[in-house]
Amino acid sequence: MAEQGGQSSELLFLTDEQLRKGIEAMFFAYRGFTADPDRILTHYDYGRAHHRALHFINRFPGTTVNNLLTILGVTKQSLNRVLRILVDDELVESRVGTRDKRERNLYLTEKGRALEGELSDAQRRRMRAAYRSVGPEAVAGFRQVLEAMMDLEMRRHYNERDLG
Amino acid sequence: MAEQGGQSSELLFLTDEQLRKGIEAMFFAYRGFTADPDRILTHYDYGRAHHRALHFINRFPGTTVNNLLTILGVTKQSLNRVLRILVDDELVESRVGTRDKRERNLYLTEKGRALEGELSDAQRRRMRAAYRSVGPEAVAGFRQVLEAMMDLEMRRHYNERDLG
DNA sequence: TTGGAATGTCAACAAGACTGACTTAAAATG
DNA sequence: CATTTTAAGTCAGTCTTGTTGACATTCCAA
Repeated sequence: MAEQGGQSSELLFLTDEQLRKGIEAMFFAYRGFTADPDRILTHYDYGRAHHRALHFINRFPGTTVNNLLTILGVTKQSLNRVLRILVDDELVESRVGTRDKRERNLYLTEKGRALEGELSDAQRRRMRAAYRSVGPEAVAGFRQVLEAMMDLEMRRHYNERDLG
Repeated sequence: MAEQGGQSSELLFLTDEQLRKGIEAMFFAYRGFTADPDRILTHYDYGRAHHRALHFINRFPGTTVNNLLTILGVTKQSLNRVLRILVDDELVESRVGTRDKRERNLYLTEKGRALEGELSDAQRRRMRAAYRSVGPEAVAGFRQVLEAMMDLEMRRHYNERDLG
């Protein structure tokens, strides 16, 4: 393949080969990304679904079940099974809504915050090491590409500010 | 938090807040990353596991079952279920090894290449749009961070060249 | 007061992972 | 040559996490 109109050298990062590398990078990196929390979770007999619920309840204290559903992208039956366990084990507190009593507002308990902290510490440790090794400019690019890869609705959640 | 010794401004990208954003970016982006192939796969009654097998058999034609196992990070029972279906459906061909007759070398058939192409086209389309919207420098950073997040063994596979 | 929305629950099911035990064939090793 | 190890495949059973569909309860709002 020869250069055509001098554009090739600028667009080399859009070749199928480069895209394939990006795809495989996502696959292998996501494995690393989840590996540390997964290891911890097995000690407590929880799974990745419990971690995700803990993360976003911590992130948005007082969030409703419905809101959590759209963020996590699962059915209410699936989420409910996970939430029931977390409430029974006293990691999550489910309070009847004040404005609308049909809603449930979700909060982490002391115990819940402890486990969430342990999990996100482990996950942050790996991310911090990666960030540190490549520097701030690379990190900025990383975040830009990921945001551009999200579905529109997820980008909304991604840029949402705290409720509290 | 005031600056300490003028270092804070250089290390702001390592704060817990920035790391949390990175973690959520990975979560939401991975959903987008898998969404398009997943949609296609349901038409064929296949799942993400079939996609992964097709991808890496296409990537490394003639690869052995054992090699595929370590790349995918699953048990042979799990992979075998998927491979059996792909071989029965004539998407994958399993040839007895020439040097070592215990091994099986895996290849995509014409039909297998067709499906793999359809899936990776869809996945590349999203990645290409993301890449294009942020430019080559951001893409380079993206790849650097992802590689730094991988487990060591996965980094080896990530950088492996074609077998030929 | 009636309709619809938010939540929760029950049952059944499927994909995709796991462990453990076992067979077959072939290669490697003593 | 006999033994051990390796590669692949299989059978059986389990677990997590997702799915549908049906249904009850609560309660806000038209």
